[in-house]
Amino acid sequence: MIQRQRQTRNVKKVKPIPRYYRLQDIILRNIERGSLSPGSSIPPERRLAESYSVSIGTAKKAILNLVNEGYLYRIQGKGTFVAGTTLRRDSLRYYRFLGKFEDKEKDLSVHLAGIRKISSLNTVNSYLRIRPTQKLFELKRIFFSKETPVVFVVSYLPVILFPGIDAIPVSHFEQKTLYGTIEEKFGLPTIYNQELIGARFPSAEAARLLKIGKKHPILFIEMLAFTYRNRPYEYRRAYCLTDSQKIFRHY
Amino acid sequence: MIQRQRQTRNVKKVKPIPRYYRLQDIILRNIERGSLSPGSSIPPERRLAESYSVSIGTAKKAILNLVNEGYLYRIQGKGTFVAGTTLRRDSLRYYRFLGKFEDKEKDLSVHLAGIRKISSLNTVNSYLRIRPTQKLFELKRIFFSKETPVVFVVSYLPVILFPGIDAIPVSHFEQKTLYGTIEEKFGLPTIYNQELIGARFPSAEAARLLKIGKKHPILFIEMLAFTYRNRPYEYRRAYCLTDSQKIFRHY
DNA sequence: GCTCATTTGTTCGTATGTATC
DNA sequence: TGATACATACGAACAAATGAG
Repeated sequence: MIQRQRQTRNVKKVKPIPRYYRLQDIILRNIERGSLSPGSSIPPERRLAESYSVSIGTAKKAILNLVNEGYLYRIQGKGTFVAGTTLRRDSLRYYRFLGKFEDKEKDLSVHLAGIRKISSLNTVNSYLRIRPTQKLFELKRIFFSKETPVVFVVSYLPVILFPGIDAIPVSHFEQKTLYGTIEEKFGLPTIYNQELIGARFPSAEAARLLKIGKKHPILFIEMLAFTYRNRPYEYRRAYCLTDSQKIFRHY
Repeated sequence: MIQRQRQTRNVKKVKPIPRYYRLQDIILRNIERGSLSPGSSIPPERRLAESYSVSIGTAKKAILNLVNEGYLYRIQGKGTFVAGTTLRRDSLRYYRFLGKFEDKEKDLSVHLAGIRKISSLNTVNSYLRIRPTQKLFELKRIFFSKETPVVFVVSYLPVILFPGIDAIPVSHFEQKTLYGTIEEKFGLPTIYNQELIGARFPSAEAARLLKIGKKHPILFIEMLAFTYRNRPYEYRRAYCLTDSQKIFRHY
């Protein structure tokens, strides 16, 4: 987000903050605060223009900017709505697997191998920017291509942010993405991710679950998922078997 | 790019193509054709509006859309300019290396290990969508972190698209990115990339150059770089050592 | 299937402010 | 300072999509 300079006493010329930008900011803050949640509609242009004493053109510009940034979407004749995760990023279907360029994507099925509350972990708590004593949820999943396990993922989530996530039926996790669940159940949209990617040998647990030897090279991906205000909410470790299929990315 | 439906005889209602969209398309085609090259300016709003008989607001909208899509950039008081690769994508600094999240990025230096003309390679020619008989340039580079080699990259480029690339001084490749060189010398901007990522053991050559054993897991990345009109122009294989640093990505 | 109110989409034009050279 | 070009702001008019009656 662009930071505008603030008025100060000894400066003669300061770029004034445009009116469309102020309105934009007001709407955005409402979204982030949760007053407006994904799928709900915001007031029409005309009413916004009235409410904030700007012209329709200016209100439209504010809205259109937020549409461009992915926070809103509009349907002609219907209204303007708050966008959710899936609408903001078309490439958020993680772990697309292909054998070669031009191959078709391989379908994966998910098996939830367990979810439990654990005590804190130093590095994880630090990544998630929570106090070292805060408890965590540990969520283990295995992804299968046909019958063979190809990915083993361990996710860590702060208990404080996701109360009762361990009470959600297992089948739910096996039918939706974790992003979808988190957005749907807790109203936290995913804004962006960071990843560290490397190759290594599997951990003992990963080797057992992926049914490979200890000296089999695997892809190791660490990920941090962020929501509004650059706040991390999930840290994840993925162990990927990339013998007959590889991870595909498009930039 | 959005495809609009075309007028046909037996259809009653066809969505008309907006005027701003037509103008946008005209400008875009000029950029893609090379009539407008990166850094050069396009006519001011007023003149565009006049030339194409639209209002200033409509011309502005066309331009602003292209700015949003990254094809143009504007400087108040100065003009509107054609953007180049580096301006379009802030994340195109490939291979950012970090040890952990929150670490600083590690600097890499490049050594050009060789560039030569070779005969065709079946799979490569097919990926680059050129005839099986077309010759290729093969470009080998090694990236060093301090004194230790960490990445070995082999690039393949169609000879037809890059005549004389093997005559460019070696130092040039060691000071600029391949993207920069290709854009600067041949006017081909990079629009997007596709990657396949996996873990494996190194090839004999990779093991030798990276000074590792044959049973050392490495990251293997295949990449296709595309320019306008979804035309691939480079196929690349990268072998990355990810022991003390990993590849960082931000989405 | 039609009409109507609502809402967004497109287009126009004008005026004024601000940055660049 | 002035000429040029982009940025902001206003508002009007009509088109097109939606959903309800």
